[in-house]
Amino acid sequence: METKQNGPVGRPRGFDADEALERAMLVFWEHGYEGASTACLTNAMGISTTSMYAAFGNKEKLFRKVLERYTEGPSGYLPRALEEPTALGVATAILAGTVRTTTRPAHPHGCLGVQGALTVSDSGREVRDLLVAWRDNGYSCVRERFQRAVDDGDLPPQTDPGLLARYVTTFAYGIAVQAASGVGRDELQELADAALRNWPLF
Amino acid sequence: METKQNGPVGRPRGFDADEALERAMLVFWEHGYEGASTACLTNAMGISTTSMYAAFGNKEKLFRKVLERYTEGPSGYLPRALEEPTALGVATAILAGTVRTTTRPAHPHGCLGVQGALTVSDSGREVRDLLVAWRDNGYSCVRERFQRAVDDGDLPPQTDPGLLARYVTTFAYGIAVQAASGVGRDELQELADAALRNWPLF
DNA sequence: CGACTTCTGCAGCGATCGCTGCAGAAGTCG
DNA sequence: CGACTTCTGCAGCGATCGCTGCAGAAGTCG
Repeated sequence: METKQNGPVGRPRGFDADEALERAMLVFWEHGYEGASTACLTNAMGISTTSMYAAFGNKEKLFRKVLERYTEGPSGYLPRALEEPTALGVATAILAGTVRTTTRPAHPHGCLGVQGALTVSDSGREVRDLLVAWRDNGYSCVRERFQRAVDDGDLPPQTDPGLLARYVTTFAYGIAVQAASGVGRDELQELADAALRNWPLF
Repeated sequence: METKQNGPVGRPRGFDADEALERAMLVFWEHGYEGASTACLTNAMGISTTSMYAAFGNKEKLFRKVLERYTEGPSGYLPRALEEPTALGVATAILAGTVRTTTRPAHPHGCLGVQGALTVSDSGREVRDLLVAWRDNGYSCVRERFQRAVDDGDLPPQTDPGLLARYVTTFAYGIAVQAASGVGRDELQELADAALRNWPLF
């Protein structure tokens, strides 16, 4: 005989953790890890600091959760781009995705993975390193995709996949900085188009 | 009859303001405006907080002084690059200067003008805007230089100088982010070379 | 119902933030 | 010398930082 056993024990949460995480993401995105105070975060999340700490652990763990969300949400264009059939298609999709994500009207401008913790105080070093690793992971995925394109004959055999991946990611970071500075979407997309003319580049 | 009148009145400073400014620059460069606490700054400068405030006013004014120093020092390659005889020479010198300055061994990696205040808390907005204006000024100088190159016939008449200037500055910002992430000088210089192949680009 | 578990609101922790008042040191000037 | 000016060291300001203890609220379970 099974007893009814739906909800978890204890007092249920008075807020939607997913929605709260989304709002925290927007705050970290705009102000960066250290520029976003716990007061600013919890205020935007609509919960007390106690609830935030009970649900997410601490500020750094909250940021890690936010980064996961960002990776699968706003930054989800990257894995999709890698599935494009040609290397040029991959590069085009990456830059177009970067432009769109870094200049979305109702969102903070720029890229969380770049501006989230580019410089930090001593106490923020781990988060800075986390984003360094995040960017490095993105670079590696692109490089491996271009390596495959070389192997498949899609790119000329003398192509250096690492160099080409550096080119695309460097340009994406530059676009992110421009977007954070207020440069408009149309101009950046025009720029992205121009950056990929003369393909294969080198 | 003139009386001897060399030194200024009052107790003389017990430190070299120029040397102190240089050390403050390195701290802001590495940690950013908000990541560099007054304690961290004055400790590096080798003076008390009182002396720092007496000499420079406050933290924001200190940063402005530091930015001036950075502009004339580490970032001095930009005005020199603009004096190159050809547009390609200008672009080449800008990217080479960026690579060198953002990867200097005994200096913080990256660019103060980019990572100094890309994201800030509410109280840092003015400094963020200052760096946005700083980057925008750099862009404008490059655009005007390329416009001149078009007028002189050095660049094809259909060239968009603004777009080309965006290309170069965007790439420079991207290099700055890569350098801040630990990517090495040689790889970035190779990348800069590759970015300017196929000149005129578009 | 009572036992148990988890979440919430309040109130406040110690540490650090940028910054300053004040007395005295250290110089120039007449 | 004494009057004056500026800089320095000490000590500490109010505000904010990230974070937590604790009592009670609000649910499940038998």
